[in-house]
Formats: sequence, C-alpha cells, structure tokens
Amino acid sequence: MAILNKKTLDGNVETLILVILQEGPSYGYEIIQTLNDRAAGVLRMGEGTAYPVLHRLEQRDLITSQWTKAESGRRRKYYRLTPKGRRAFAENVQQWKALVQLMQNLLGAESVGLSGAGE
Amino acid sequence: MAILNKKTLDGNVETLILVILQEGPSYGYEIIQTLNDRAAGVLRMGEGTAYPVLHRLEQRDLITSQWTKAESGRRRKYYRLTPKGRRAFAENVQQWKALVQLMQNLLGAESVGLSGAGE
DNA sequence: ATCAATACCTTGAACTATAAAGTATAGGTG
DNA sequence: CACCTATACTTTATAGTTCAAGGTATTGAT
Repeated sequence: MAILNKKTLDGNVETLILVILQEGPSYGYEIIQTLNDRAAGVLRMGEGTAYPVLHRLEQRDLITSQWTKAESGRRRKYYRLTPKGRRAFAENVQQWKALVQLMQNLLGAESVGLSGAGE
Repeated sequence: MAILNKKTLDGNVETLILVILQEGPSYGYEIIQTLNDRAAGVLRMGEGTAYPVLHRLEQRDLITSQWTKAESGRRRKYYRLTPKGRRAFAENVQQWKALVQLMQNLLGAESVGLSGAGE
C-alpha cells in the first residue's frame, strides 16, 4: 500500500489532528503516535509537521493548551478542542465529504480501475 | 452544499485535471469549464489555478501540448496525456484511495455524523 | 463602436508540509 | 559513570501550492 506523500496530505493534516482531539485531550507527541499508529503504514507524520499545526490551531483559538507533569516526570502540553474548534472540525468534515463526492463523480464516471491496484 | 476552499482542494487540482485528460485530449479553457460544470457548484476553479498546473504537468512530461485552430477561428492549445502521465494518474488515484481509507478509518471510528448534514 | 465570451498567460501573496537540527529529561545498559 | 534510546517540545529553511488580479488577443453579437 502506497504511503501518503506530502501533496496528497496537503490540507488534511489539520483535520487529522482535529479528529484525534475531538475524541479527547491529548499532547503533541501522543497525537503523532496515535495517528501514525492508526494509519497503519500509510502515514508517517513527523514532529516538524505536527507541532506547527498545533501552534496554528491554538493561535486561531480552535484548541487550548495546558502544561502538565506526567507521572513519568516528563512535561507535556495537553491540547483540547474549544467550541470554536469543534465547529471548525465539523466544517472540515463537511469539506472533506464534498471533496469525496466530487472525486467520486469524476473518477466513477470512467472505468478507472477503482477495484484493481495499479502501481 | 459547501464550496470547496483552497485548503481542501490543495494537492488535488493536478489529479482533477488528469482525470479530464485521461478521458481524452482537451485544452485549458475547456478543462476548466468541464470541471466547474461537473462539480455542480462545489468547485469554481479559476484560470490562474489551472494554467500553471498545466504548464507544470507539461514540464514534467505528463502531458504534451499542440496548438490548433478551431473552426471558430480561435487558437487552442490541446493537451493530451503521455504514457508517463497515465502512470502518474494511476498513482494519484492510488494515493487518493489510500487517503480516503485513512480518513474513513479515523472518521468512522467516532459518531461524527457522516450521514447527517452539518453546516 | 461597444461588449461579452472565448482563450491564453503571468505575477505576487498567502499558506502548507517537512526535513533537519536543537533543547531537555527519564530510564536503562555496559 | 558514560552512553544510548525514547520521550517531548521547538524552530528554521526550503520547496511547493492555490488563487486573485491583471494583462493580451480574437470572435461575434448588439
């Protein structure tokens, strides 16, 4: 299975992160682990990608942060969705669904071989 | 229905254009019309978006161009897929499918309301 | 003559992803 | 102790994208 390249992912990292936070508070390192874990090979998001997005989201008041100290002794910056963030997430999902519909319309029209693998 | 914003579209314009060309040769202006037409409101691609993409695709040898003169008298630059372009298109579709799968895994896990409309 | 539609092109601004490198701590191993 | 790995956060620099805006030129209708 192909690994998602930058261009394919472009514009979706924010939504990906919001998905995780929508399930409950978490911190950067864990978010990355969770995403890469659930993506099962198709995604390998680095820290240089995730952290700037988190900072952007906080600046736009979609999430808030709070430093905590774990039992392990390490400091973690926990993020959680704001109501505004929840609305933004819902809108992102709407956008995503519209895109899927559009692509389905375009790709489905032709026998593009949606069943068989290419490569 | 929401109109696709820049961020959502990011990285998919190339695939969109390849879809049209994969169905047969066409020229810039027509490609734009066709896409906006088939998108039925969710997409309004401008010329400033499409033409640079076409030039990029040609530089990468995914498409070739040929000036023609239409019966209307107007000059048109017809583009057609190269074998390399056909492979790239197939790969783009693979990437797209992987992304859809990933998003489905992440979004489907929670009751995000994938059936009901939000807005 | 004027205007809309066709048909192409380019520039500049704004935003994105990502590799790379840097800081700091915890917990192990030799 | 010295060393390494994993955890955890940050920033910078680079390359790539979309897209509004403006520009050129032709056809055909009003």
